[in-house]
Amino acid sequence: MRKRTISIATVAAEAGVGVGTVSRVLNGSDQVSEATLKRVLGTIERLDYRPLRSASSLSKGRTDAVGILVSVITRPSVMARLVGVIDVLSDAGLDAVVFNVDNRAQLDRHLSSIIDQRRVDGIISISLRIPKERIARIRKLAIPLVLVDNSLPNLPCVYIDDVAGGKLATEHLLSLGHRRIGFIGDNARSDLGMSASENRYAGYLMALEAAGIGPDFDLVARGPHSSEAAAVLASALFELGKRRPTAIFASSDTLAVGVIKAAQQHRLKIPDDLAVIGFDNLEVSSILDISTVNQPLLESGTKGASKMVSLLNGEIAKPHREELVLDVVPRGSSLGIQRNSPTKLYGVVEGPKGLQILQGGEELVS
Amino acid sequence: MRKRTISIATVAAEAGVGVGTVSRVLNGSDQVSEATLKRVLGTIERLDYRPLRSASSLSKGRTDAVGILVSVITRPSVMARLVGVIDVLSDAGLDAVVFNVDNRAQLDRHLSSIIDQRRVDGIISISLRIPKERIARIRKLAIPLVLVDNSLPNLPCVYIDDVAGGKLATEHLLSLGHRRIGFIGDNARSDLGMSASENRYAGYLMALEAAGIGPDFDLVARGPHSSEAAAVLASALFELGKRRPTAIFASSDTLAVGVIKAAQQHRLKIPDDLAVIGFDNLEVSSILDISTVNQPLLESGTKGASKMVSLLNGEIAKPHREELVLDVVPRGSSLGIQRNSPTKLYGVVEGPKGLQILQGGEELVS
DNA sequence: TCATGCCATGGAACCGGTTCCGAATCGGGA
DNA sequence: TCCCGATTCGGAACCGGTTCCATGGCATGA
Repeated sequence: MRKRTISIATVAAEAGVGVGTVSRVLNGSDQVSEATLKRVLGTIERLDYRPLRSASSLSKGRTDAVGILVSVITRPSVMARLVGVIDVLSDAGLDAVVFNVDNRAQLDRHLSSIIDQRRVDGIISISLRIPKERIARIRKLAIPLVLVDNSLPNLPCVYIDDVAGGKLATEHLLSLGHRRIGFIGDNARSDLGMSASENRYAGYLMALEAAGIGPDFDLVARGPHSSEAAAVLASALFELGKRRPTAIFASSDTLAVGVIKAAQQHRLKIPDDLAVIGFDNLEVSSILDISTVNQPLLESGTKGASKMVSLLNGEIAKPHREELVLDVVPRGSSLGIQRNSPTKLYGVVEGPKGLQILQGGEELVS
Repeated sequence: MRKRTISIATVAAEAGVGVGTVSRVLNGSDQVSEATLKRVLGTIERLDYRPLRSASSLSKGRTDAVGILVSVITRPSVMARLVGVIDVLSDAGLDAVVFNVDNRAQLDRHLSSIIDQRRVDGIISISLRIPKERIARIRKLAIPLVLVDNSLPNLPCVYIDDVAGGKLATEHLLSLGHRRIGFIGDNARSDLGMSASENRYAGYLMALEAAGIGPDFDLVARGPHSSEAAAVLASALFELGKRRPTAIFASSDTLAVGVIKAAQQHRLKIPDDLAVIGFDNLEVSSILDISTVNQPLLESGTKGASKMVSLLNGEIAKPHREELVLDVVPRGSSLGIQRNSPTKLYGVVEGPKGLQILQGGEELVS
């Protein structure tokens, strides 16, 4: 027992070579002869040596980690993006350091610690707007920054057009003959720049206006991002009696679920008495047969992370700014047509202890 | 322009002190006189100097980061735990490095890279079982390891008794007079050690046996963890005709949603024709009025992370092993009693552009 | 006045890799 | 045989902090 920790020097001594050579072996340099390569690798194996991350970070000047700024992770839509980001980073050998942001002060704190201490090589912001002065600083330090579900000029980003999405949803309801269309959305989180709901609302207004319908603020309601809140707001709209909406556009599927629930409690038949469309195409909207606007959530994460990987490799992010496509997914909550049973997607077999759907089928579920 | 990066040496020179003194200032040592403290702080401020994380990691021998191993993040239950973990770590000034694990090989790869390269100071495993040989290695290297939603002897962990939970759920249905009780669960992921569903199944069998009811494997079904799959499986059970179950215990709320949906398609009235109970008490079960077994998800994360923080501070994790309590939340899907409208939780007010629930109300939603 | 001791401080050594420069070795052509 | 260039290699310097030890100054007590 000579030394506590085995370092690169230990390996070098043991293998009878210099530390430089060991380092070259570790980094796959081709400046090493076959014979010494084998010998060094053997020694590494024998000593069970692994280079220390923080040491190589220091001398290389990079951390091989990427910071991910994200808010309200619990929302399924945010989650999906996050998973996309993490998976791509992980495949590229980069650590994903997640920072959960609840308010503006926290955002600032995290940003300054991330940026100043250089604890990560790059930053991916999911849905959050980074304050201008921070962006300036990030630029000056040449730290790559990628925006997911967000867009700013001259920055690599992956985003959707929420205004267009809101229009699509509203047009869908208009095309079904609805004239009194309500809107239920989030409270704006302007401090964090999360404005998807408000943008979708803007699209809603535009679609109405294009159809020659003026805004009726009695049909508009906003609250926290939860089904419960949406149910309460929807109930309030239903109590307008004759003036109640015949259709509702909920700015997310989570809210749409609440609307559906409230409608059931008010004995409104869907879609005859009330048509509903949501946004995001979450799994819950599929199972509850809710019409929605599909956006590629996971893809926004993977594409954003891919851009980051490119940037860190010194390449240019291929499509620098990328807008993902949206499309309406009409389902029973607006059309009323019973959609096909999902049975065919799965093969149910008899197992030894009950029915069974084989795991492979899991891939069929998005 | 003298030096590219401002290091501790720059600050020392500029302030006319030694590097040691600057370091002491940075680390809040009390071995510094008031006068020099002020001077050094002033210089730091003026130069806008921040210590480099990787350099201090190297010399301190720790990274101030914690690795989080987690699988299928997209499940709301996993999500909630993860958020709890991240928030507590963040408050303690620790980075949360998230590793998403899809299969056994990936788990091994991540573990070896985490452990060998010492890229983190501690490891928190959410729901995943760490292979024995890895545990041995982790122990030998004295890397703190905390298990969340998992339990192993002699390791700090936060867990629930899934078997007892399965019993609770089944007993609830038995107490309502049901005798033909079905079970719908996940496919076991034995490779990752995610056995919650199977444990709940064991509890289900125990409760039945205690009630003098033998197992009927025709009423048991397993599939992927999705509402869609659960709907398919439930449909299959409903087609048993007279022999169909009058109640179903779904091993998670996500599956329960699928069961409810399938029941509606089969024109079964809930709970008269079919009673349903789920597990986890997710938000969706509340809005859809599904009975469930509540487990403190967020809390499991915060408690686990707190243990980690203690361990990293050299303290002993207070309750070394901690079992969280479960309780049945009876709702309409089994009792049939219309639960109170959630209206009272929220104050709806008239805003300038539509109805409004003030953001403060968000706290009322779990 | 001098010894004692504490406190503040400077700075060398160190953490464990990477990199670059100079040296050694080797092969091939003249 | 000698020279030249290419290839391989050793190791010092370096990355930017932390820590420990030696030193100097000051106050206290005898």
